[in-house]
Amino acid sequence: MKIIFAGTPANAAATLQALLQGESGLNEVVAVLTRPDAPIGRKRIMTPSPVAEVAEAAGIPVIKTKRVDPATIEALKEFDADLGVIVAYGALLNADALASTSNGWINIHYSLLPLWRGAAPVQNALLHGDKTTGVTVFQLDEGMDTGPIWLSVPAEIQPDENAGDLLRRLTALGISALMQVLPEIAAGLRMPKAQVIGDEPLAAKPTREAAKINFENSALLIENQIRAFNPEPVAHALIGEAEESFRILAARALGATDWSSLGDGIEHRIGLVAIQKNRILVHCGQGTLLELKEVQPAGKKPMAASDWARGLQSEVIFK
RNA sequence: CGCGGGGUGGAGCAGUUCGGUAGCUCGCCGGGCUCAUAACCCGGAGGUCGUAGGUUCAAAUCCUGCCCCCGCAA
Repeated sequence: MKIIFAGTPANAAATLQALLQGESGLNEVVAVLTRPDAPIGRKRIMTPSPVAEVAEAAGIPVIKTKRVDPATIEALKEFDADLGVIVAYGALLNADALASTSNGWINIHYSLLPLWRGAAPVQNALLHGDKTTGVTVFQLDEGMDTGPIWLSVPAEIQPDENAGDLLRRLTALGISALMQVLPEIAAGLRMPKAQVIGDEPLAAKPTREAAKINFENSALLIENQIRAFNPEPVAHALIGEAEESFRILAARALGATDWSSLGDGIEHRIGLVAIQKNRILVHCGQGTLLELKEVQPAGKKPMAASDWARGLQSEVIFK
């Protein structure tokens, strides 16, 4: 089949790479659609998307646009492709765009649809403490991840996994699912199965505000937040008089303590950092403790929480 | 020229205001104590203080240029 691939970030690039390596004459990527080069970092250097890099290295025609407008759709039709494959492209395709290939477009989505339809399925699964997630390959329709399903593959979420770890695993899983589905579509012997959509919440992209840690919450909730938001946008607290951002990259929730049983000398103060042997603990809501594992003070590189604590001069309370 | 923080043995920090012997908490190596230990005690190695100049009797510290890392904002 002649395939048009659409995608933007690193996991999409990995999928494209796999598609290229697995071509074997059956499938051929004839064009790639990705978002335009964007300014990256403090220096605002214009950088092509990871997908664009892979496509250009492979000598495949690349269309860079953030809107799939009529002109783009015409360009896509020129390739006379059999199927479109889309992974985290960053824009919705309308009916005309979906009709730009003879078999339409399929999407790799990183959850078990209809759960967590939307932009950020991995973050939301972790944020809500899900134990299981997976990948779904489905046929795109005009809705937000509402199309009929070709294949769902479940995956257990590991207790210490963050969003970056999980996405990497799901990307690999998505690639194998895609490889399984492509021949089926080519053969045309099977139809995808319609989703039964209930009142599942959508997986909205987390805002920076959502990444701000409130230590009034229980440690478990905060741990989920930290895992969900690493590597983006990274959970953070405020520290010191300047209220500088203090990023927490990894942490583990400990069980609740009955503080009243410990006597008068020990108090539970929300946000207080307590150093106990080589464990760095923060007092959280409902009497819980959060053990910090990896942190990043403003202006510093990420470091082990124990290293950070070694250099502390005085008591620290997070706000 | 968007705002800001930083570069000091392997790690995290102090020392810079006001120039004068390289400090703290760890790690590492060796020895001791111990049934044992991430605990404790003794000893040791390891640093051109990012870099290039300048001022000075003397620079981690003062002046100038440059390099690199990071947070915020976008």
